[in-house]
Amino acid sequence: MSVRRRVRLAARMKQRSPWQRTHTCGELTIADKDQQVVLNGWIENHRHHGQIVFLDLRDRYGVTQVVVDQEAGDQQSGMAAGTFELVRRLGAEDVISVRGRVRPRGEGNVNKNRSTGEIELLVQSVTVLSEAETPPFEILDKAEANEELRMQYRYLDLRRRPLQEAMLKRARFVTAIRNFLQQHRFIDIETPILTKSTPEGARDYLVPSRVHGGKFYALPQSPQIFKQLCMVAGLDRYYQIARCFRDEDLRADRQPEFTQIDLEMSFVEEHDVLDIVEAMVVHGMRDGFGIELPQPFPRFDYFEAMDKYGCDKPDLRFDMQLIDCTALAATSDFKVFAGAVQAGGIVKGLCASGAAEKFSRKGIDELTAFVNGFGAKGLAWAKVTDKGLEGSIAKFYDGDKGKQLGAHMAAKPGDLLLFVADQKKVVHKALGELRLKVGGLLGLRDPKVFRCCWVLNFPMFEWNEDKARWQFAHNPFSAPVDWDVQDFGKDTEQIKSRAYDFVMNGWELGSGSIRIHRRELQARVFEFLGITPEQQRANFGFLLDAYKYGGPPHGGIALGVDRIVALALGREGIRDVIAFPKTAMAFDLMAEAPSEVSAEQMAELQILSTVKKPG
RNA sequence: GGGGACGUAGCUCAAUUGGUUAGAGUACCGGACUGUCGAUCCGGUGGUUGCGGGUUCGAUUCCCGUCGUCCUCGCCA
Repeated sequence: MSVRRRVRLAARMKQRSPWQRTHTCGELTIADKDQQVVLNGWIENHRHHGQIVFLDLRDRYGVTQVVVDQEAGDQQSGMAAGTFELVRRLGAEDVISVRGRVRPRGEGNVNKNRSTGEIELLVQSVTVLSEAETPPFEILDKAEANEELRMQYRYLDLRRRPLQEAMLKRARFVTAIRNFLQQHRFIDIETPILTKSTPEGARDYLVPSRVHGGKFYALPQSPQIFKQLCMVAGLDRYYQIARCFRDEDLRADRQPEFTQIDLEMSFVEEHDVLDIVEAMVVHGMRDGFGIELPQPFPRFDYFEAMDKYGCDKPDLRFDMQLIDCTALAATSDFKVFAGAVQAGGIVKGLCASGAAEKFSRKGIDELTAFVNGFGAKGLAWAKVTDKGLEGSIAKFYDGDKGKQLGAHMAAKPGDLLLFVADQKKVVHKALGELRLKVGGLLGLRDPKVFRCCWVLNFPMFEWNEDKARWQFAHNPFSAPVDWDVQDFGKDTEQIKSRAYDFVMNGWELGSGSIRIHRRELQARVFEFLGITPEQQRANFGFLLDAYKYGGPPHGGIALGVDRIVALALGREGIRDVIAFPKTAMAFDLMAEAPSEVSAEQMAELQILSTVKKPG
């Protein structure tokens, strides 16, 4: 035993009660042979063999086999009287303290699947710290119980190794991010949780005010305005691991409360933010998860991403870009192609390399049904062979025409070509989704591979069909690319904002922008969107006021922690990486929240419920 | 708000066109067993088929409603 180890052990022994552990269940090895130790933990499994009993003792650090051997125990380690009878009664999830001697396992008894597999603890005495009822589901590495039950007993689900791993790695990731930002002069600043409701964006969670009867705080959808005010304050570089709240319908990748890495910087342009965030993400992924990201992250203009990938969050784990065939199609004998072009539409195609054999006629029918779901009226296809094209469009593309099309698509024999002809929006949506679908079917979306990119210069506004008006595409504070734009009503859809998204493997993980920092421009943007000066004053007055007193140019970003962790760990949804998640109905099955409150509490807050109670 | 899937023993699932006493694995309880490690072998307990209503001689099965979970579209500046 090394001196350092001896000193550490001595320190451990000094202050502890007799039942307290000297070691964890994950650290004892052959090097600890013959030591007297105490372990604390949960009984994961027990195997009775008449005169010998094996217990697997688990804690967060690992599992150690404990042996209760009546004969050997008496002779070799002086097992306390009654221990064997006590151990016989123990069961799964009982919490115990075990004192014993570390013993190498016999020849052929080594368990190679565990770090502690070369040794076992020969018991001298056992203390029951807490007895456990039979749990509602077994604590196994593999989740066999359904999610409803797991969420109801979340503290048991969290005993499982995959969940503990997620919590641990999430914490490591966040710590790495904090360290990085601290080193780069960012200041961790807390912003209010009780704040002000704003009309735009998601629905707010509201909190009634007792002191101000009839008035409500809102929980923040993000710290957006406060972080910008930090810039006005001259704090220069802000960050926060911030909880955000949005009262919208949920999905596998959405929770009513979620966590963002929120940051903002003064006197910066896009590349300053992108460069530092890129370095931060690389650092966090490396230190948190041991994942090395290829750099630099490609940077796409929004329209370039749409043209090449059909969406604004391209999955770059595979290429298979959308290829524009409009010019070729315009003169085609194939009426679907020529007709689409005449109607002002476009024709684009995918070349699925080597996929011709992998898709039968039926398989292609399924792809056709798939694109139908996104508004495409059909899917034109062809398999490339040595002799030319085969498939639905082959007869229109025989001989030289076929060669020309094949060359345009950079196709080689064995490839599968897929085309959609329609209005641009439909083509991009359908082919963009088809690209992901086919990429997935061809095994090109490896969950262990990570590819990031940036998408820049999003449109500033988008048309809302339902409300028949323009609305913010990103957020109301994003600056236009052209500072001097005078009339937002002219060529509105062409106006670009200085907004950018961070994308990994087809997931939007972060979103930010260079902000408007001048009152006049901000007011004009609000005005264009039909927000009256009165509404501006009521909702954003303090921000507009702040700009009166010298707002620096600034920009920032917010990254979704839950999504990054879920992606890095290859989990299906973010519930798996949140300690205490809510259901798709925003209900906490464990705490049973939300819940009714007493009439007295309601009265004190001066609120009434309009819900009709049964009976 | 719309669409879809699911709900049977503590857990995971099965149960023929609607037909006898609703089964299996696992967990749990009891027994055997000194080298297991998802121990094994023998035996046993365990069910308001989510809840309410309907159709039927008869409903786990069909119909309506309701509750819950998941997925998805809308929504999420």
